[in-house]
Amino acid sequence: MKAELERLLREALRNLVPATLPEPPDPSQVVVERARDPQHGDFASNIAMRLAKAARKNPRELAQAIVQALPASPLVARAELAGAGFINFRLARDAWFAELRQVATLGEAYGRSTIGARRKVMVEFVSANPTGPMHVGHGRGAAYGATLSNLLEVTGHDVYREYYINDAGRQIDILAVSVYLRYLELCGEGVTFPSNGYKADYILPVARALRAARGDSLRRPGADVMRGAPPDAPAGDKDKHIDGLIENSRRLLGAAEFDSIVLFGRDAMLADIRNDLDEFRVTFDQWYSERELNKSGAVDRAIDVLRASGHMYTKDGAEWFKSTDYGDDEDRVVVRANGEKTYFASDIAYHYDKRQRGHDLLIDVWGADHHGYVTRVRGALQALGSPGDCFEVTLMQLVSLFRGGEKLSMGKREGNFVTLRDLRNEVGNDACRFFYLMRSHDQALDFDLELAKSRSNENPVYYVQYAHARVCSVMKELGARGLSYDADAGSRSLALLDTAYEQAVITALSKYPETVELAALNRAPHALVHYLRDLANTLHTYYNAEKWIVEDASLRNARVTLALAVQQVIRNGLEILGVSAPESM
RNA sequence: GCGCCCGUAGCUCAGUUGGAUAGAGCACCGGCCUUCUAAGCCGGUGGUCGCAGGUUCGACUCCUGCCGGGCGCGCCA
Repeated sequence: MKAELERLLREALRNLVPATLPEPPDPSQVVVERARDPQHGDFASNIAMRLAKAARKNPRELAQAIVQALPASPLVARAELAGAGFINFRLARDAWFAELRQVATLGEAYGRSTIGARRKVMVEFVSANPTGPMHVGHGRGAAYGATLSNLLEVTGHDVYREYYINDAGRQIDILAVSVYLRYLELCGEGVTFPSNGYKADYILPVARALRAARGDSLRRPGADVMRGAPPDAPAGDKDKHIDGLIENSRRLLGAAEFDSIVLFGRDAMLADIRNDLDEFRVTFDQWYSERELNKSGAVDRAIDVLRASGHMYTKDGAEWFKSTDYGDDEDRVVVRANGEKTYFASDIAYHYDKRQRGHDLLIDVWGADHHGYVTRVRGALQALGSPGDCFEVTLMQLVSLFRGGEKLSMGKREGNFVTLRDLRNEVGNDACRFFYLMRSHDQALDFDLELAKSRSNENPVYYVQYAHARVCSVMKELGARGLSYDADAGSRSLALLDTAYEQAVITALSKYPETVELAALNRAPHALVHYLRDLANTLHTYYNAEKWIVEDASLRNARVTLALAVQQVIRNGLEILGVSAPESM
């Protein structure tokens, strides 16, 4: 509806050139919006006010000219000038019924569009380090990324979902050494555990599995592993201590054996993460390994390109990328003085690689604490020949859990951090996804466990699901009473839907395509959540106000058609959110 | 100190990219079940949109400066 009105407006504006307007305006300027106040009709446009200055006309005069230039359309019952220069549209009654028929005809395709023009978009999200289970913060990124991907897909983008596995570098070595020390303990070796190793419960089963797989073949004297490592904190430097342990382990076992432990640990963590995400209905087209990226030589190649194009220089023995050329506060080290590449080097190569794989738009979903990296990664992409706007980052603000008004502290150190799995088990997948998506991504999220769990009318998840179930229930009742529903007859008798309640429902329905479009463009899944809540409200209101199962077959068919359309749209919306649409509750 | 995010009803948050009289949920008060699920509906109370300037026909929205809260600012990953 909106798109059709905008098309009409553009045509009217073209008709006014050159007599009234010097040239047709940028099509993106020509928009209609839903009128907030019913007194103002159904849709409104402010185009006359926006063009008034350039046209050297007063807004009301221009609006009047536009109204007169509007081509006739069965969609529009009336278009009129209002206020300071608004053009208000009131739609023909049949236009609403036509939209309602669209829902019935298109079914699950209702709300899909082609505005994405098959543009290739890669959404990279979660990408949690494979060094432990996912926590509630990762969960928010997972729900967001999965839903954004769905939104982009239904709006006609060619979406590719990817998880970047940070399985190179020190962190994964620390995981390996943590597993190895536990393994040695199981073998009966005396070792003391480093204070900044991973000592949470999840390491032990991995160590057991390693022992089951390899027996005692990796056993080396604990004293040898510990020997020579600089003292642990607080007396010494705990980073140096654990680095010493990594070094010793690698030397005693040989690089190949040590790597096998790294991979063993990584795969165990990844299996857990993957299982967690599967259960959360979050899937990926690819799990992309940083380790493989390094091995392939892609990192060196990317750095070479930067060197060749003069974007790198050497200072203090290290090699720097001139990110200040692209708006960064300072230049960034890519190759350290000791010859090792930084994490940023991998990031450069990884994003370069995404582009080379043919993705037009790269959307990364990151934790807000990484915001400082956006500029340098974009800068690197630009230095490597990509436009700056091919790279977008959505920063997810913090998640805090509340239980009975009390904020839960979630320090890993205190050992009481809540995993995503714990959260899902406690509140359920549906409530979990819904709550994660209720708030804008740039708003810190207070996640109320009691509310998410409650099976009461306070809980917004059930409110929407109930609307869906309610329609199912009516259909069952219809059958129980031996009454039939005729979809074709219903479609022909829609004109009987003439109450204010019915108009409100149809209006709400018709907003679905716009909502999906806007949610996708603004990377704002929460807009869809709010919409579904509103739609559910109009349905519940209608249900309480009027009987759907009535004697008159024509009216009954019309009303049930309307109810089924709402059910369809709720199902479509919940599908995008990754929330189930239950038949009964 | 610098950068990013946030500040809207008692609480948690929306606000259609600058539009017409600022909205919803929860909480609180009052109504609606012999009826297709009351996990529902209706009504009411509640606002100096952090503060001060600026931009213009028009500002919660854009700009500048403050105030308050959060997060970041490694040759770590």
